[in-house]
Amino acid sequence: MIKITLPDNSVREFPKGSSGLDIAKTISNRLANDVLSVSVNGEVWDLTRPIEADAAVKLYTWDDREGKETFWHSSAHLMAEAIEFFYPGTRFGIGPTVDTGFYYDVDLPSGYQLVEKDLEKIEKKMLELAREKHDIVRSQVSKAEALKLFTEKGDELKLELIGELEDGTISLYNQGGFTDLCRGPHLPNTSYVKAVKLTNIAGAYWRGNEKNKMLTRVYGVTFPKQKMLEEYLVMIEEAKKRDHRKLGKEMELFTFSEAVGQGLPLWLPKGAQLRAQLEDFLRRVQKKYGYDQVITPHIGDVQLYKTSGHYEKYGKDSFQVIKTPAEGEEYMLKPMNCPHHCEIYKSKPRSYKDLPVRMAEFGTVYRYEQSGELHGLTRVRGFTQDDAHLFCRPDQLKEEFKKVIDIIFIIFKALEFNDYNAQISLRDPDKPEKYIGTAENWEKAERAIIEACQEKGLKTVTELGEAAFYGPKLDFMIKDALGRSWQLGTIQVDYNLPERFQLEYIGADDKRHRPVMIHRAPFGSMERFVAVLIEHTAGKFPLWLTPDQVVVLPISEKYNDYARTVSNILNFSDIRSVVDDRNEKIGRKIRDNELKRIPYLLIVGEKEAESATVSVRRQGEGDKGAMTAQEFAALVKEEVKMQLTGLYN
RNA sequence: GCCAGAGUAGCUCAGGGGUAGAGCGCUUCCUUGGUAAGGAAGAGGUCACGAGUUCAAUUCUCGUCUCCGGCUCCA
Repeated sequence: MIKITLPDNSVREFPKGSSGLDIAKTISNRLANDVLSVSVNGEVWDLTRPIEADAAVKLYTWDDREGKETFWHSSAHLMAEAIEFFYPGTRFGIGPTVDTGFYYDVDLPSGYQLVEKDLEKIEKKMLELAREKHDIVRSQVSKAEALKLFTEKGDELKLELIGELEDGTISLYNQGGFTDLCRGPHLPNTSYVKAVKLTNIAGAYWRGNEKNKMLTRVYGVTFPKQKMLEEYLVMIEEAKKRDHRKLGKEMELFTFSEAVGQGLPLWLPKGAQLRAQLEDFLRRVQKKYGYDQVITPHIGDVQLYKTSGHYEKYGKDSFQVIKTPAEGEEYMLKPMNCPHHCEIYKSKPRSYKDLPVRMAEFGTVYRYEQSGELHGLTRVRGFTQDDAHLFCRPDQLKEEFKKVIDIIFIIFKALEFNDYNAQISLRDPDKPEKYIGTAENWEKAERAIIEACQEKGLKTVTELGEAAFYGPKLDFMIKDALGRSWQLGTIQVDYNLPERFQLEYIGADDKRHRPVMIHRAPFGSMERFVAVLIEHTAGKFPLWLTPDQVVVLPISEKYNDYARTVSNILNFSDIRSVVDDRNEKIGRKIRDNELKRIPYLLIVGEKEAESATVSVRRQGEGDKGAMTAQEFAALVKEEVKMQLTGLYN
């Protein structure tokens, strides 16, 4: 007998060689039906794999990430089997799970190509294979055996993978006629898969390297119940409705023009209003935190970027240098604001008493992003950073860093971004050539970030090799409507630029010292932030932020003048209002303006004109009764005040 | 930049070798209304751009541009 410890710390005895499934059966039939995989001493195993010694065991179902992963991983194999059925000789790369589903990278026999309409037949075949209820069987093999098997299959991709594995750690999984190299774990058999949707086909470089062959990546998702697939598809449709590119057009916030150029957004009046509102908000927050606004030009002498190191790193992939009529004179569109801010720092001698110096600028920068990478407002070639650079003494670094985290918290709170990830990006220790600066400075900078996050109690994940080339950073990532992650706020510690620009301050000891620099952009960029904000709110911006706060709807054209009077009163009190004076019935005006997501609708007709009032209707809520324009203005101002209370006042 | 798909009216889309259609929007007229779509008439298109095939191309072929889904990249 072996002792099995369950998550509630209860210990039960089972015969040696019992499996996770055996354990589940003793708990309940329901659990035995639902369980998908099992963790044995922290390692996720197949449900049917015998447990030979005492162990801590946890059973995973669809509700656990581990359970879903097992399910989707087996689904990837099922898809591979179906693809092999239609295209014998296909070579298989890797087939991992992703956030929603799985993919498999495949290399079809020459002459074959997968197109969208092939997916349907593969889906059908997958369901057919699933219904046949093939057991999924694990076997442990030697490296030589594995190499032999895949040499016979002619699958060079798998051979390359096996070549890198250690002998004795190699396992295969077989189901029906299909065998794949795989660490597992997997479902007991294929019949668990009840619903299949192959979502799209894309190209992907073998092993993520653009020098390698392009494989065909097939994405899919599967479910244990047909109903779950239906719900998932509805969810995707709903998400598409929130897409900022769609809503941006619909709400007339921004547009693009081929004549202007790729990735160069044009902000329409309402979008510009929204942006101005966001900038104003951030300016106030930053003022409270002791920042000074500066303004710098959109271009700079090439030498400036040679000093900063950006020219060497990105020069050939940037918008190219701007020549002037003068011989040898060269400028660049600025790809970032830091070099300009360093020059402002240098414009006069600084004392230790002056530090920290906090310089903020809504700085527009231009980066020649790869054409295939451009995406709505989230990835563009000309954008405005809510940038600031803090120059501080080494002893002030951590405190300053923590204050920047506070600012980001304020912003996320104001806009109700509760679901974000914080990521610490460090250098890749194996690739020192990718970075500038001394190991010692990197060490100091990385430690400062890690400690500041700990002291703020911020839950973070750490990624090696994701740092900027001049320093480590802390990024805040938010997901868009379709679950794609975008980096918003970023904070970076930099010991390198101060050195390159020879920045100094005079210390209490009357000697010259080098300040430390913090780069930070809580929004990331105005463009990306607005994009994520649109998807987050589905276009229903909070009252304080939304471009049109109020629309006045005259009942008939006879009351247009009164409506304009009301609107003027509101605009005079700093409330953004418009009048819908179209020759339409009131029902129509209400409908159209509700759909435009304007928070307050004021209906004015004979009654209101006579009593000098407005009938208030709140978007999505309906009639709120009558009051004077002044009373309504006070109500709006109070609501705005409530929304912003404690954020910067 | 790479792989795959797409581009028809301001928007959403249908059509298809004989130079185009719907709904919404827009303009004008009728209507002057009370809390989610009143009625009528009208304007608006080099069918992304450039070549080729053809008696004839918006339709077929090739190229270019842009957009979409991924990959790579992201100071």
